[in-house]
Amino acid sequence: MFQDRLQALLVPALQAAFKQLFNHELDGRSVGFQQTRPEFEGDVTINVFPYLKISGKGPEQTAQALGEYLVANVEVVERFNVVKGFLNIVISDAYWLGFLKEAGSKDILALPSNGKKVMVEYASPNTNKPLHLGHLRNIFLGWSVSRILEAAGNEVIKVQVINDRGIHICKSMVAWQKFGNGSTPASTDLKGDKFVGKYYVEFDKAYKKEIDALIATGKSKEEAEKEAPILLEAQEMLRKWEANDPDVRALWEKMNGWVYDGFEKTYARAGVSFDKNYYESQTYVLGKGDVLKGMESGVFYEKDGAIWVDNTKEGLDEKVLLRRDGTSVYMTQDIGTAIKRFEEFPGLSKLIYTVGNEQDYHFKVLFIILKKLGFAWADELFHLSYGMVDLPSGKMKSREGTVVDADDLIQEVVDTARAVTTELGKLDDFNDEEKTVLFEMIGLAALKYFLLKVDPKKRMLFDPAASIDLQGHTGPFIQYTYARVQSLLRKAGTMDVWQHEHLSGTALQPEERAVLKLLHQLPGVLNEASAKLDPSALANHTYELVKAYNGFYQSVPVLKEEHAAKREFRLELSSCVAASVKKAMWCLGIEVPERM
RNA sequence: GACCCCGUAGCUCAGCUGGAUAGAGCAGCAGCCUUCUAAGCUGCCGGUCGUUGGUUCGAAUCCAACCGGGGUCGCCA
Repeated sequence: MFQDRLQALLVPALQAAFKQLFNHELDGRSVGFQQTRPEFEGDVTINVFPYLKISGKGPEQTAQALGEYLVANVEVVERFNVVKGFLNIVISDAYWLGFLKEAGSKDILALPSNGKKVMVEYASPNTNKPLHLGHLRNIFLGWSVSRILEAAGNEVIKVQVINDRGIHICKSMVAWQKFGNGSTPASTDLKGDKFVGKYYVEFDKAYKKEIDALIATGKSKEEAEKEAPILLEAQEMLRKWEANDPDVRALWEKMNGWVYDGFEKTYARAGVSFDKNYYESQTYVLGKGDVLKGMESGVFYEKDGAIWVDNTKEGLDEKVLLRRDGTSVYMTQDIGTAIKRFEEFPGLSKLIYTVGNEQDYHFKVLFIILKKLGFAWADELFHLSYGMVDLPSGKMKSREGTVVDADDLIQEVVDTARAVTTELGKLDDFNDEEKTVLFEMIGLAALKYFLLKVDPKKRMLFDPAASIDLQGHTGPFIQYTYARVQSLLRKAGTMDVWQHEHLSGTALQPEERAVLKLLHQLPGVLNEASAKLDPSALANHTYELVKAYNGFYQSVPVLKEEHAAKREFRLELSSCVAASVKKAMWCLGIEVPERM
């Protein structure tokens, strides 16, 4: 990586300097470089305060001595200045030009393969309801993390677990049987997941009505909630499902089929996909045997007929793993599913669960249990925990109808992209199909970038107006810069091979240097994003890069530059920025247009 | 009640493995298109970094307490 390479030039030199100047063996890992603040001249800064005890001199003298040593002994160190305890180092133009020379010929965001296989789980919807804004944060996050890991050299397997079984879908099934009159998504022109979701709501309405009726006959609220006939019907449906009743299974297959059809459409529009789907109807039987084995080996214990795990030593609680009647809980199947995955994918080195932070405790417990069961890979499990998405009105609540539907939201941002883009009137030679593609691209960029630029761990506020904003710190702003460069490159026609030798003696402009520095840092940022599973780091840095490029574009001529070598250099710089931005956006699941 | 997360400009967020006068975007104000895409650029305005203590040469960053917001604590999923 370029950032590392520059440090690789400086660190040994610093160690040598400490040896010679202060007779001290410096630990290379302890050297901290920082960005030089823009108001001072320099590319990297070393804070010498930590070394004063070693040097036995004041901060200025220490910095001065180190600076002089570096200039004399390191080729890429051009000059330096000292401000208080800060040694600001100027790296030579030749270094930056050499960097561009190398970067220009390759994808600087393609890190070498590390031979690791990583599984990323995300989305994981229930089949009784359509996807909403919360799912979108999850889906975009999971997708982006997958892409980032891929760029960073891993082989990635993307999976989802579909919660296709349970009382929730039975409720939809009962309601459809009662009120559906044989209608289908096709006959009502509804998307399949919306159609099934509608009957889930219908169930709830009927259920509430029955509760009220029962209360009117003198039952308590609790009794009424338990005895409402429609609920009993749903519970009966679940029992029949578990008993493999052919009619119930057929209905279940049919309605879930509708839902998958709807989900597929949403995924396709959102631009995400999976390598493998797991279905809870198949995984919910897993784990029982593993728990029993753990029971035998003394990892778990029996109390009141149920099987428990004791995590009090780890600062957690006791937790049931098998009920007294021998049936599973949620944890049980998660244990089994994790084990199954490592069996199915023998080389798997990491498993990442993209799940909201309300399940922090659950995953803590899950990972401890797997560790106790003796699986070495338990250390490689990771809960990619993300914060909730709030609305300006507060939390999303399905009961209050404040849930933001995923399809509606996507449609809204695309519509806004259409309106704004049409207003700007740059699309004279686009045909209708090209326009449609562009509006999708811009709208989704706005939405995805809005959700991805925030640290995933943090709860975030979703402001609908800001999410479709196309100016400032947004996806479309980044797309715009890319399109701008493409326009430049088209106008430039075929580029001459860039000869940086011809540039010697012509100093880099500050704007050029700023862009080069940000570009230089980009691979390191990708690495960091990959290590922390945090797309926001990459999103924010790409914005910085693009902003710096726009500053360059505004004040430094490219095509109009008369000095041929400078023109070619600036075109190369532009081209390299565009390619890197495109790849960074790819890592976020955002496409960039050639024109907009 | 116990445990976990969060609290930075009017709003939304960066910065948090300690370091220079705390940065963006939006909103507001003022400029820049006969010139490579103005979805842009430049400038101004705006901050007791929740509060109080502590550690340190140095704290938005680390520690403690408190205040405020959220989450989790089921033989639910």
